[in-house]
Amino acid sequence: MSRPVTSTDGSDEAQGGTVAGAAGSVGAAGSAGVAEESAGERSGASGDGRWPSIRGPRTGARATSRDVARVAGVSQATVSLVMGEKWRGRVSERTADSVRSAARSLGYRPNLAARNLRLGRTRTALLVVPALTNEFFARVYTGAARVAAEQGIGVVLYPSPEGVGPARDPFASARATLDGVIASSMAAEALTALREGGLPLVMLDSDPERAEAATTVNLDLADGMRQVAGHLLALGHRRFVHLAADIDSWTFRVRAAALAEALRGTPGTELTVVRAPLTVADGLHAAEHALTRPGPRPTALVCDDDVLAAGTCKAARRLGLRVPDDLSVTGFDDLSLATAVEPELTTVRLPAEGVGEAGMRALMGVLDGGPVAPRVLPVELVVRGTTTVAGG
Amino acid sequence: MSRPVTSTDGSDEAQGGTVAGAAGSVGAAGSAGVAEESAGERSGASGDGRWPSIRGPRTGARATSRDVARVAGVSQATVSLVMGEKWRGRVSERTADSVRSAARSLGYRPNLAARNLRLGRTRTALLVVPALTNEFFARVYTGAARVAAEQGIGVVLYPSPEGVGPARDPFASARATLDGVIASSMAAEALTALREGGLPLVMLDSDPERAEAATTVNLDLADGMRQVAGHLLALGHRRFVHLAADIDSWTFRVRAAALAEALRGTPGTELTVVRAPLTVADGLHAAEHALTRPGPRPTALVCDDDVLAAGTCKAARRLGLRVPDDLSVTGFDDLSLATAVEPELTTVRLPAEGVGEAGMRALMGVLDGGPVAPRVLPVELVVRGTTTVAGG
DNA sequence: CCATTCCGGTTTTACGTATAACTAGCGACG
DNA sequence: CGTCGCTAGTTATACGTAAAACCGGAATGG
Repeated sequence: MSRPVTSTDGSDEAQGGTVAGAAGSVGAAGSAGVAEESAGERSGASGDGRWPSIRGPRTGARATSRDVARVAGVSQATVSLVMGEKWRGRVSERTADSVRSAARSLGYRPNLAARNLRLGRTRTALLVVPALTNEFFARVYTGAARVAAEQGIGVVLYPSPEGVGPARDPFASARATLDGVIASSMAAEALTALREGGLPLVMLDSDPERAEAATTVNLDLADGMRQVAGHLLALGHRRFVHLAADIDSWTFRVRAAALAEALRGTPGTELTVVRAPLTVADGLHAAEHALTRPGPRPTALVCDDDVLAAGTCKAARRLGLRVPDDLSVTGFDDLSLATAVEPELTTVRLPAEGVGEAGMRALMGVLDGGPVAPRVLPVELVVRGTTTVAGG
Repeated sequence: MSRPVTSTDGSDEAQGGTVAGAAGSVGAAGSAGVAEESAGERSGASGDGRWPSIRGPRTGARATSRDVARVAGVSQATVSLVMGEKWRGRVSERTADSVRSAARSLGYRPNLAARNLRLGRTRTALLVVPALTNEFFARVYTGAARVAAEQGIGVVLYPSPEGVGPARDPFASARATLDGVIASSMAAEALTALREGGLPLVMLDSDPERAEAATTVNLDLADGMRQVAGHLLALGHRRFVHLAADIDSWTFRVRAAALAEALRGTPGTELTVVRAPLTVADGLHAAEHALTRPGPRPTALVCDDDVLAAGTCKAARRLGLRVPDDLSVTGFDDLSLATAVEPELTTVRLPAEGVGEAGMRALMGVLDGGPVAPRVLPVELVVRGTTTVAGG
């Protein structure tokens, strides 16, 4: 009832040699049974044998535009025109209505694979990030997806599936034909494959020197770190530790360089660099180590991200140090974590969703014919409760 | 070098207008130049007019299996066999090698839209979640993507793009033909559309009564809440507040019901329910309200998730209450936040990645012919630093 | 010595869609 | 009155791939 015309029916008619058999859709069973032995044989050997109708993982059980056409009594082309909203002046209001109601009654949804093949484009972009469990990238995705949705573009993800194997192909994993790619420079493993992919590419937070042909969207991380340094210097701090991410990426190299450079301007400053993976526990251990080494204790601990800063605060408390009175701590990113801990973190707010949005807009610009000017988004120091004057 | 087969050549000429780039790269420039005025005309009117070659968002500029075939001196079918790894005993080792090297030199990548159309399936699943910025769902995705990757399946996301409009079509937004869907019951807006989609559907954390035909993967949330209640009752707590999520979803209803039920077994217990959206700030305010109302102060505050618990801890500190000595607090989920705050949260650990993994496996089972038995994953109370004996 | 099987391919076809090219009917206009 | 233009469609075709059907020749078997 609800699924009147099946593709089997249609193909049988086609086998018969005539398209006129449309009328037979009601009682075609008899004619199909009589119609060539060969046809029956084929469907028996291939169709049923390989994909029993119940188990069939085939998406193909759905109604096609041809089914809709038959029900509405028009040609497939007309269905396509109506569904594509391109029928103004080409199809009468009445016909369009009947097509739409036929489509609705059949539960018709256009086959996107066919559409993509026909159009040679998919309005789909790939976003390549290191891991979605990092809130920063989850927010980048959110921003990108929002802009994309406004433009009828889809976003698929390639987060290196941690532990699946080293060099999986980001394109193959996307399982969809793509129009373009937005990639974080932190997704290092996938980068070379992406460059060779031959698709329009937008790089997020990547070294401008090495971006080559790709359009770039960057955060002004150096400025962020300069703001941190300025803030702490103004509070009188002189002995610094930089708790740096243990990741070899431009994103973090630029932080380190900017901090060192900013402190160099003030005489009498000391800077020790300690590295740790980006987890609370690792940050805690690294901070503990930095705070218990011999010599005068540092008064300011600058962290590469909020997670490390949270770990640092825990370490301080364990050592009996009060934050911020005995030790000032700064984070980076302004994740939701920054205001979940107590005291709330002084940190650098990165417009994560803005990065996603800008990245997607840049990609659309490239798709529309670029070139697109590189963008650098401003960042902002947010002073909260983990910093105060030195030696308070 | 040589131009052997005339028929092949002919078809090339016919397509010369559109594929000119690829043909030129091989070296057929001469023939392409001669190729029919008509072909040139067509590409001028349609191809160039609509998609100037430079601006072209067309994915189609890539080499096709036919291009590879021409370079390797074989038929397109042979290329397809070799690339599909189905050539054992059908193609000689030597020929397969030459096909592979031709493919490599042309940078050939199969067009997935065409493949999906041909096969009628895409090996792509849609994961529908409320928001990736919730770490729980980011981890669900991670688990699902890992299992999927092992099986050569892709995962695309439909996180309700917050603020894009109410009733967007999750299928259309996926921008890809799908084989199946995994949906969180919290993605309420999309649910009816998903049920009507006619695709294999796996529901995560949904009311078993209303799951209908869908396969379900659930967490034993009721048991989790019973463990919380048992833990707190054993510590001597009698005056409880349930800080509940302000979301009408089975996931939270079952928590509330289980807590109330568990306390009912012990005489002399009190339970007040307060609702709040799932943010630290909202949790803080709600907790503050609950802790300052007239009457004897509650000694245990049970939260629907870790974010609310973090907010509660902040509220307690603001009110001069020590956690856990004056107030025991429990969370739910065991997000990374749970161990980032101080003291670390006593909470219920949910196997978030396990949910994603089980969901994907269930979907694969359905795709392979199901039915698949519903699964209920166990959860585990993790006692940390926010709970202690009442009236300590 | 002919029938059969196997090897190593080729030819052909279908997947479902979008759209260029064409057409039949009809009113209007020079 | 022929022709033009407009309306409301239809017919035909190509997108790139996978795989079924086919096929020539060599090896094998009775």
